[in-house]
Amino acid sequence: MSLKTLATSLGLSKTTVSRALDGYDDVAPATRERVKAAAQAMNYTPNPIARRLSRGASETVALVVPAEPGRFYEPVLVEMLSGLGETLAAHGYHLMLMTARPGEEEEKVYRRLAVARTADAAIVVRTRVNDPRIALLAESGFPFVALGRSETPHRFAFIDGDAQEAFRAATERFIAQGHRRIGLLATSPKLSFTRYRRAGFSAAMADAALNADAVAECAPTEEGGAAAAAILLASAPRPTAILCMTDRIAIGAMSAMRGLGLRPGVDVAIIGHDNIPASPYADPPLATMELPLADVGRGLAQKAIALINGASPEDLCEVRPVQLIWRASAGLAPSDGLLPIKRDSSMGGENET
Amino acid sequence: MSLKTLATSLGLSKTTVSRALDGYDDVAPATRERVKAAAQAMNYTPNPIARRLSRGASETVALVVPAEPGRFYEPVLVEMLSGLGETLAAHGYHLMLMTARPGEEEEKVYRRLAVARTADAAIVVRTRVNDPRIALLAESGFPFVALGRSETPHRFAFIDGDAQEAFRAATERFIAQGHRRIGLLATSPKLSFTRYRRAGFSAAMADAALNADAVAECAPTEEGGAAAAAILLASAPRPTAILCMTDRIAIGAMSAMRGLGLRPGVDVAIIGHDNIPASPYADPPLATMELPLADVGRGLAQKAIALINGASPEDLCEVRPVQLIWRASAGLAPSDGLLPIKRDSSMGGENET
DNA sequence: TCCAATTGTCAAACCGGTTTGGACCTCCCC
DNA sequence: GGGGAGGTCCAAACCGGTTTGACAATTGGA
Repeated sequence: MSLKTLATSLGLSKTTVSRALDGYDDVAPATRERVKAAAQAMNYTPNPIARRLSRGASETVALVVPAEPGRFYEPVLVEMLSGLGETLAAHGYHLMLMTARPGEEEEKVYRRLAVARTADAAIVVRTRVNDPRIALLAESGFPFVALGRSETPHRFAFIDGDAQEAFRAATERFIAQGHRRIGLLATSPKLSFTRYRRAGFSAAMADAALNADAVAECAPTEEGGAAAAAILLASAPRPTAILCMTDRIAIGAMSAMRGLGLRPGVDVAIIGHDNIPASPYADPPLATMELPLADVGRGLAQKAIALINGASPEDLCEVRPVQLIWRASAGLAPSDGLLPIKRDSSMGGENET
Repeated sequence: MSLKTLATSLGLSKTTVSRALDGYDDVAPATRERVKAAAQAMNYTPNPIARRLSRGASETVALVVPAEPGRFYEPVLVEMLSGLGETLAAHGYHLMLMTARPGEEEEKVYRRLAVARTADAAIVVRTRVNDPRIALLAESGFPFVALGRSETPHRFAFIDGDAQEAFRAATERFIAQGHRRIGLLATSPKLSFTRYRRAGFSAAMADAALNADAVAECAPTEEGGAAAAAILLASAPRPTAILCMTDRIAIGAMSAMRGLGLRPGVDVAIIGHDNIPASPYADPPLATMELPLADVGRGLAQKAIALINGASPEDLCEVRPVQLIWRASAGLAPSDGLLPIKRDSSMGGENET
């Protein structure tokens, strides 16, 4: 099953057999056929590791997932994974998964990647506003594509959803529905998507001369959403609408509302982001915003391959639109021909926290 | 940065440098220190691909995920992934992810894996009652661990949850609460866990001399659960309790109940399996069964490594307990000191579908 | 008829490590 | 002083491919 075995059994040299199988045109057609038939018969497959060594490429793309000890940080990534894996495989690349806790370990993992060239390129997810991983990879010249922008001062390839615009649009829609006191359940300000989503929210509020201070930070989980929502709903004046940075947060927040005797979508409007599978089946169905992540995965793979083939990162920056998906949890919009939820909850003085 | 460079710059041979770094004891302590210092200083890391070639091992474990074109089959697997990746990394193994649609492609992927030895071992998930992947790997002598049992006639290493027992216990509890007409929302009978879970349900029903024919098959998604639950709830006599093979199915089923004006946990008791993060935050909180998947991932990694090191598969079979998590969706249990839901819905003649 | 040009093949070098089997030196003991 | 035992170190082979450069055989043109 090694090249040499095959070659001697054919009475040819390794060179000729190798070239015959690789489709070089300096091999006689008859020989090529004979070789191919023999390879097929002997069930020969070139040893990928040997090929990688001589080619000097690992034919592998690495995905480093920031993980807390016990569990991956974001199940949402799974959908992206499928598009990514598929497209990479179609181009002959393997997908290697590495986990790293943010912190010292993370830096070690990335440094090893860049130095040892375990992979030909990397995918970086959950970009942070100031991201040491991006700085490290960019400075070492290692090809990588990020899911999400970052303010790190380097030019790099990325795909990001325009959640800023989506949050602005959702906020405007809430305002149009008559809401005046609107809250935001935000993820960590270190994550770069937090900044964009918040900016969209703040911009819309500012445009309407509304106070955008009903903001609570929370962990990106149902639990985090429930806890933070409880705080937000206890504040006065109580928000009548809440935007959540993820659907999981929103699902937790709705649970908290029920616990307080408030009906999501009736007493308090709420919208999330991600359109996770459970969202349409929540009670009430959760309004949300969607960036098709499987497509994004495919795009990341394509960009990674382009980089490996020498494309320059500047040409591989892409912001994709995020679609608003209005469902019952967000109340009924004026465009639906029904009365907007009108709840002008005493917004006279809106300077207090 | 290559071994040769490092060696010549030190005035030593490749051999000595290699052995010094690998901790062989035929290197003078002074030399070893000198070499280590130089390696550190020059930021030297052995090229992993070269090492793999000469060692004849790929230091990689493959996980082949059965995927539909657009998305991974089961987001639940993500939690398992974290434990798996972590433990593998701790032992110096990489985790390679491959996707394959069940069918021709799947066989090709597995065959390539076994022949080309792209990986040292494989993890097989979503085992089927009659699983060609297991047959293929077992026959080719490739080391692998399965998540879930299979009736394929080969001895192989696996970890499985004892969902059969959990489903039996849950069914018995429903019966103790007074339910007589109990339904089951089942996944594909090809999946091996389907068979065990159903067996547990059927056994408990048989023990109570109840008719276990209120069974509907559905896709393992919220959508599938909603559709199948609608059918089950339209049957007469209507089930007063439903077991679902996954939480996602249960969440879909609860949504269908609400659509019919039925209150989950009050009019119809319901329980799922998996304890996904959204379950405690469903309305009402979803009762479920749990197998700690991150732990299972760690276990799979350990078994895979054991196999690579020569352990025999027969010694690596493990069935882990599955814990019942009773929540409001399942109604209140007698042990809670409250009245069981008593709903002896005319179970006189229970021979009809 | 003779000299290119072309075609088909191969030996050898290379990728960057690990491992084998000595070589050389020193020390110790008889 | 001879011989065995260690302690250090290294040249060379090997892992299994790819690629380079050269060689022999054939073809084509002048």
